[in-house]
Order: sequence, then structure tokens, then C-alpha cells
Amino acid sequence: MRRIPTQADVAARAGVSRALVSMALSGRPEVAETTRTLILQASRDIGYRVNGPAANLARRRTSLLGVVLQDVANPFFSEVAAHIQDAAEAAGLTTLLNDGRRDAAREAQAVEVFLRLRVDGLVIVSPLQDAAALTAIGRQAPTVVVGQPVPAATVDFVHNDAAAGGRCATEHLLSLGHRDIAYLDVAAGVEEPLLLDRRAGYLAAMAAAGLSERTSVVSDIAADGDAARLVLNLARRPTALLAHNDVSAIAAMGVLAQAGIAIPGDISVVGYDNTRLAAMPQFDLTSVDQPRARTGETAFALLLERMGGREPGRTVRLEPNLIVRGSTAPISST
Amino acid sequence: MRRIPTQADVAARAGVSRALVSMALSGRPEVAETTRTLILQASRDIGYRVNGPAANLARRRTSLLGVVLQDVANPFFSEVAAHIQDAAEAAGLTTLLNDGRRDAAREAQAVEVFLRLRVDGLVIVSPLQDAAALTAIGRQAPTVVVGQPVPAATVDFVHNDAAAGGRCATEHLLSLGHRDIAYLDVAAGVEEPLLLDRRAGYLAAMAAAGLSERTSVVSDIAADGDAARLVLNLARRPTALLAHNDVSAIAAMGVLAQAGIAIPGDISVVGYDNTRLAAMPQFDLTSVDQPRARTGETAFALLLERMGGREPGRTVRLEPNLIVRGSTAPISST
DNA sequence: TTGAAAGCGCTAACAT
DNA sequence: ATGTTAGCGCTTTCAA
Repeated sequence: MRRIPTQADVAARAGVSRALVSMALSGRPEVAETTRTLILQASRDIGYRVNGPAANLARRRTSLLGVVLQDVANPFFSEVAAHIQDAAEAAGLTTLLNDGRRDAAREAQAVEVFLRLRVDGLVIVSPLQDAAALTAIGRQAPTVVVGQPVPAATVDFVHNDAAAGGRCATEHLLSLGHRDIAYLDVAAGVEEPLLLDRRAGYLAAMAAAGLSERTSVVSDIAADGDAARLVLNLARRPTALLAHNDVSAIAAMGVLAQAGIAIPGDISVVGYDNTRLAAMPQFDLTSVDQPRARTGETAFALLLERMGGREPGRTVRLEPNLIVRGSTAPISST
Repeated sequence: MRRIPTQADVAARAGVSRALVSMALSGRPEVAETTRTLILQASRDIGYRVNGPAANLARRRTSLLGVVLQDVANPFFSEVAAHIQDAAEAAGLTTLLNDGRRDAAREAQAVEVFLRLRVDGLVIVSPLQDAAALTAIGRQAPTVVVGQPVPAATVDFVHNDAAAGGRCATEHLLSLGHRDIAYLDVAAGVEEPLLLDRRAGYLAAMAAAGLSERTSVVSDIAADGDAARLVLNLARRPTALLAHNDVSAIAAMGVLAQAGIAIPGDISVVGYDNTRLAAMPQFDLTSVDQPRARTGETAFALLLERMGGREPGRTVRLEPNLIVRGSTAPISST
């Protein structure tokens, strides 16, 4: 592996000055067309590739966008990232990805790496760090957070309205005639605001329909399967189930199927997140979808504003929408 | 947002020279302990953070490792990446991730970005690019590929023995007494070497057991569900099903369950990949596992060798192992 | 143990 | 339209 060629090598080969090479390569209009072709050819001949660190140092910016995902394995996060990347590319920014691996410390580390690289902007998807940490980050670089807003004015937020999601899922079931609607919650003690809001939406819709909370079940035990079993043992079995997420819903479907209960014949089931699982034909699960594309695009739009110098923090809330599939049906008249 | 502090600011505040700050911060031993503490404190006071581009330019290396995944959403890939990252961190390298998004052009772009950043090493997980492209990349930077080896001597390969996987899954079923074992293949025309090898392993095991291929079914149609339905309609229904991956296996399980066929009572099912799905209690799918940790660690070990100057290409093949769960059972004696 | 000085490869302002 | 030049912020000899 011989020495990596530099602009000087290109200049020598093309018989021009180094500066001209720089200008030609960055597509500045004041370079003569013939010269540019010459330079481009020379650069290709010797396999020149711009030295990022050098260019970034000289330009005092990197055209780099750092995206940190709480968990790369979460398809919602990675799809949002893909849309951010598309938007960034259109704006001439190069996207770098990093995985927080569901760990606050690792996430902070990933952010730190980007900050050191002097990325021009930062998007953190569903951060595990607290408001103070986010505020500090926002002071270092233009930053947008995708996820629950916290009091941190130096960063912008895009989030999906979890309460609205819980509400519209519930209303869907109500409109199908269901009155006994159980909510499959997470384990007690898990206090993710997001999940609290989903439940709150459910409760609000029930209340609005004049149904007391007593007619519904909010399970609060650990395993999803156990929660579903609990529902089975109720004196008055609900006709519909709203789960806090798809995995939980699918676990419940498994338990119900084993118990010989038909879906949606005997009981309707709704999930949340509209994951790939929900769309699988064997599950065909009605589920609340969060608009991934709009989330990503909005995040990038906010980032551009920030990079443009906007100071006051902005928060954008996006509405989820229900994807109706085969796991829900009108209440049976038996 | 005021000016970003530089080493000069730290030096001024600590009352020392810039060079000393650099040495102290990079932990060089020849700096007096008291001076170092002083400098560290000053650096913290003014919120100094090394300028990556500048440092990388001056050092002529970056201590950066670029990892490009074919598809970040594939949990096998992202878990391998996590293990690579752990190994790299232990070796003092910082890992940067990027997503090829299942597109050869985008993947090439991601590699290009890393090359420009002058990463010290590159790992590409399951690349979509051809041998020529990989060879070219390997010439630019020490590179290890996780996935099917191709003739590209400038890069190293780590891959999992797909044939062995197909074989051991089949042998498991054979040892349970199954003789009629159907293989659920991908759609005809998909010629991924990996999948061909999985099937080849199955065929080899069947042949070794003295079972002609005629006793088995290799479906070659598009949708997994359809393939399973095909199996149902066979004159002589197999007692076991080996699928080319977990998703396919689970789709088949859905079809079978709907048809009232018990698993594993009437038919045993084996998947491939040991995804999260396979472990879910409602599926409890026996599946072939590829050792994610060892794959990642091996990839990084090879990379270190390359970075250390080794020239000839190396290929390491890892053995998969079967995770036996509840979807397989001895053939029923009915 | 500390400081001075010379680049690293590039960009951009200025000069021609 | 092209060339000259002065840094960007840092690391790293080499001297003191």
C-alpha cells in the first residue's frame, strides 16, 4: 500500500496549482471547464480522495450529520434514521449513524464521538439521557431530539402524540361496539412517559364514552403472556384488548389462541407501533402507526432551522394514525 | 453559542504551552503529575474538547473504525456490530456505524464516507458489492468482510458455515426419527450463496442418511405462506419442516396451526438464524444459531492483523450450532 | 519537564 | 481564470 495521494499529487499531474485542484473538485464555477475536466481526470488517474480531516479542519465545518439511535435494532428508530438521512442527503449533508445500544452511558459516548468529529448537526432518537445532559449537548451543536420532550431549551423536539394514539385505538374499538375494553399495560414500575401517555389516551377515550374505568382492566404485571392469562380469568371477559405495543399484543394473541378464543370473533386485539410483526399475515394486527417518514423529515427540518441560527427551542408533535387490519371486528351479537 | 475553545485557550488558562496541553491530554507519561492535573482542570473548566479533524490530520491516523452494515434492521448484523464495537473499544478504537440500507450503491457510499474520514479500519457486514469493488476497498484501508467469501485477496473474510447449519438441523430431525423432512426454500431465482449452502447442507444430510431427495420437498415458490400450504397438500405429508430462515418457519407455523396441525405433535419445525422471534414463547422455535459474538470478535481480530501489516488474505469459517426448543419432537408413533 | 517550531492536507481570501 | 499565501487546531520532533 503506497502513500495516499494528496491534492499536490493531482496538481502535479494536471500541471496546475494546488488551489485550483481544490476549487475544481469542490465544483466552484470560476474554474474553466477544460481545466476542470483535466483535473478530474488526473484525480481519477491517481485515485485521489479528499482527506476529510484536512478539509474539515480548513473549512471549519464538516457537512456531517450525526444520528444517534437509542437502539439500532428498533425498526421504528432505524426507519426514522433512514428518512433523516434522505433529507440530509438532499441538503448536501453526509449522515453518520451510531447506536446507543439501550445504554445511557454508551449513548453519551456516541454523542461525544460525534461532537469531537465536529458534526454540523446532531439528531438523537429517543435518548436515555436526562434533560441536563441534553441541554449541554444542545449547547455544543445544533441538536434535535426525536422523542419525549423534556425541559431543555437548547434542543428541539419531535415526538408522536402517544395519548392521541391510545385514544384513537380505543375509539376504533368503541365504534365497533366494544364496551369492555382491557388495556394490556407494561409491568408496574416501568414509568416511561410514552407508555403512560398511551394508557392515558385509552383512559380518556373510555371516560369520554361514559365508561367507567371499572369496566376496563389495566393489568400491571410483568410478563405479557401472564397479563393475557389474567384477562382470561376475569369474571367478565372483555371483548377487546388494547396492548401497549405490538409484541405485547402478539403475546396475548398467542395465549388467546391456545385457549381456543377466536380473534377477532371472540375478542378484538389492537397493538401499538405498527411493527413489521403486525403486518405479518398470521398476525394481521390492527395497530397504531407513528409516521416514520414525517418524523424523520420534521427532525431534519428543525435541525436546518437550528443550524441556520434559530435560538428558541421548538417542539413539534405529530399525530399517529391507526392501521386497521384483521384483528379487530364489530362486537359479536351473541 | 460562543467560540469553541481550543488547546490554546486551555494552555492560556493553565499557564503552560500548547504543546504541553496536547501531551497531557493524550496521557503521555513525561508530563509532571501536578501539571497534568492543572491542565485537566483547566480543560474541564472551559469545556474543551479535542478537535477531531485537527488531531486526526496531525497524527496521520484517526483511531476510527468504520462498520458498514448491509441492513441495520437485521438483528444478526447489528449484534455482530455490537461485538465488534466492544472489541474495538478494548483496543482503543472508536467505532462509527453506517447503514447500507440493503442497497449496493448506498453501501458503497457509506464506505466512501468512511474512507474520506480516513478510518484506520473497515468492517463490512454482508456486503452487496461485488468482488472487484471489495478488492478496491481493501486496497484503500484494512478491511474485513463478514459474510460469504469472494475472490478478493485484499480483504479478509469471516463467515458462518451455512452448509454445516443445514446439515446439523437436518441431523437433529433425523435423530428424532423423522424421515420425511421438507425443506422450505426461498423463491426460485433467488440465488444467494448463503441460502444455497443451507439447502446443500440439508440435501447432504439427507443423502448421508440414505434418504433420496424424492422423500423430501423443496418448495420453490414466492410467498412463505404459500410454500407451507403446498406442503399441506402433498400426497404424503412430511413429519418435519426445515425452513431457510426463522421468518419462513414462523409463517409456516401459522399456516399449519390454522389447518389444525399440531406443532410439534404432528409436525416438527426448524428455523434458521435464531432470531428474537424464535425465542418468543409463542413460537419457541428450534433454530440454527450463528455465533454472533465470535463472529464479531473474529472480524476485529483479523482487522487488527491487517492493520498490523499482514498482507495475504485470510478467511475464517465459524460453525453454527443448533438451539433446540419446543417446535421439534420425536416423530409420533401413530 | 517544558517550550518552540514545523508541518499534516486542505480551503479561502487575495492577488495576478 | 489561475496562482499565492495564510491559516485551520493539533501532534510531534527537537532544543532548552
